[in-house]
Amino acid sequence: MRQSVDVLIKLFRQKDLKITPQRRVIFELLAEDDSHPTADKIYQRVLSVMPEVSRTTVYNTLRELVALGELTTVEDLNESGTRYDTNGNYHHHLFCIRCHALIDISRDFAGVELSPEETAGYQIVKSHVTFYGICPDCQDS
Amino acid sequence: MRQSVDVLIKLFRQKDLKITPQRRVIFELLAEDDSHPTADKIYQRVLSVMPEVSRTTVYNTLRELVALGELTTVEDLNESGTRYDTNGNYHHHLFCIRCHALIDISRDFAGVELSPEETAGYQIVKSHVTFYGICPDCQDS
DNA sequence: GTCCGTGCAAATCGTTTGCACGGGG
DNA sequence: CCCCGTGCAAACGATTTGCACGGAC
Repeated sequence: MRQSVDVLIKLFRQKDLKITPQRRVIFELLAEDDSHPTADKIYQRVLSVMPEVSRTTVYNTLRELVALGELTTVEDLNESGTRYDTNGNYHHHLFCIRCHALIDISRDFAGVELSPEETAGYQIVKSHVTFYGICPDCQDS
Repeated sequence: MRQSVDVLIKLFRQKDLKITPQRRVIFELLAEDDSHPTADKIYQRVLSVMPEVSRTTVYNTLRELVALGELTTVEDLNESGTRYDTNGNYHHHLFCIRCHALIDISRDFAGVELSPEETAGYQIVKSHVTFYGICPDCQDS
C-alpha cells in the first residue's frame, strides 16, 4: 500500500477520525495486500483476525480511505464488486481474463496521446492502459 | 451499431430466435445509438415507442445480443449500470469525468506493448486505452 | 462527557430468475 | 401446435442507510 499503518493512523488522527481496533486491522491488511481485493475479500480477511467485525464497518472504512485519497477503486474492469487499488502511484493494469488476477504496470507509454482533432474538444486529464491476457497459472490448466 | 436492423433480424432467424415487435424496436434504437447507453436508458427509449414493454425483455434481448457478439459491454468504466457498446470494431474510449459522456477513439497507438520481462508470464490478448477528460459542454459550466 | 464509529437490519440499485400465459415460427 | 419470448413478481449480490448503543478522545 502507498502508506504504512503508522502514516494512516497519523492521518486519521489529524482529520479527527478515530482509531478503532477494527480500523487498525483493516489498515494492516491493506498495507500488505497488492492483489486489488474487493470489499468482501477484505472483510473475509478481517474476519479471520477479528471474528466480531461487521461488514458495514469494513465498507465504511474503505469509503473513508478512498475519500482521503489513500485508496483508489479500480476503474478498468467490469466485475461485480469494486476492487481496491493500494498502489498510490500512477500505473496501468494487466488483467487475467480467466482468473481475474490483476497486476500493476508501473511505467509510461509514449505515444498514448490524442491530436487536437481527435479530442473532440475534450480537455484531457489523464489516460490509462489496460492489458488483457492469460496469466501463467491459467495457461497451464 | 455494427449491424443494421436487417442483418440482426436475419441473424436471429438463422439462430432460431424469434423476431418479436419488442426485439425489432430494440434493434432499431440500437442501430442509431452510439452514446453507449445503459440497459435502463435503452428501456426508457423503448418505452417511449412501445409503452407496454417489460424491463425484463430489454435485459433479455441485450444479453442475447452480447452472446451473439453483436453488442459489447463497456469494460473500462466503473459506473453503476453496465453500458453497452454498439461499435463492433476495435477502438478505445474518451470519457467525460463530469457528465460521463463516452466517445470512441478508432485508431491504434504505437508503443502500447509490454516487453517480455513486463508481462510476468502473461500471454497478452489485447489492450485498451481510456482517456479521461472534460467534454466541451462541461468545460463551459 | 461528546461525538463518532460500530453493527445490526432494512433499504436500494442493477440485474437475473421462476413461472404462467400468449404469440411467432 | 409447439416452444420461445414476454412480463410480472420475487430473488439476488453489492453497497448504503437509519438508528441505538458503546467506546475513543
